[in-house]
Amino acid sequence: MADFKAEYLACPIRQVISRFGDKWSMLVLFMLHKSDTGTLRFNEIHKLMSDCSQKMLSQTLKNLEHYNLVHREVFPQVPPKVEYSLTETGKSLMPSLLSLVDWALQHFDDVVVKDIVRD
Amino acid sequence: MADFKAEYLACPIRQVISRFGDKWSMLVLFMLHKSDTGTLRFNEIHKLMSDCSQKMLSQTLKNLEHYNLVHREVFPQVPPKVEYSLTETGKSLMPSLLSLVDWALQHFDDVVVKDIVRD
DNA sequence: CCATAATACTCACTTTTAGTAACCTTTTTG
DNA sequence: CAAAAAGGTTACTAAAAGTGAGTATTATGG
Repeated sequence: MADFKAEYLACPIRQVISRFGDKWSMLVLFMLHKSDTGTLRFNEIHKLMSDCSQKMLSQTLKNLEHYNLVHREVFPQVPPKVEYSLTETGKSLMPSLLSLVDWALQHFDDVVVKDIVRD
Repeated sequence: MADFKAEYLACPIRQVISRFGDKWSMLVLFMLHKSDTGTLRFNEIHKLMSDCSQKMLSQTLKNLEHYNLVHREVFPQVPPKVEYSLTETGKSLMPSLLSLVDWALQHFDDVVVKDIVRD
């Protein structure tokens, strides 16, 4: 039983979900991926994801930086400039993430439309 | 601006995350996928995911049923028997989900191990 | 020369969501 | 006659997320 628990707690999908399975992380990664230059500034991301508060965006970026999916570069200017980009590890996640996006596109009608229509 | 907002709100990855990007949904789908028979009973899932409360498991299963990813079959017995399985839509999500699991396995060390060691 | 703007945040507070532990139902078993 | 079994629900508490205002520094406009 204890062995099972240890195995379960180490379950990779559980580990991933507990770290990046929140409301905003994947979306930030996706936005950075879609960016032409590969980089985005704080307020650019915020404009792209207008329903994510500054506070949550800040927390999300910190978290992604901590887990080495996102690189943060500060330019010592006034007003400040901070650029975010995907790390190599972050880039390596993209095929899987895009696969999920494809699924979402293909099954949008099955799953999502009824809710949107209801609004 | 309003146009952008509409497009953003319809963004498929956003739609998917808002519905199945919670703490337990993907894990339930994965457990049903791994099951030999393709079906699991409520308490079987609960034993497999012992840190998910009955309440949250119940909510998660209802949600997954609502979005047609999971099928719920009640057998009129006492004590009751309820079997859960993936629908065709649910099954169609598995390749993408498994791709994410693969990534998690490959990058476990990069991302996760430092946290586990810290505990 | 004082107000405003720009950027990338943080802080205090409220609301929403998740977690905990107890309870419910019916019937069989000890 | 009490306990167990399955699949939940309910009331309560804790944690997380959302909201709106505020912070720092410097340049620009009137």
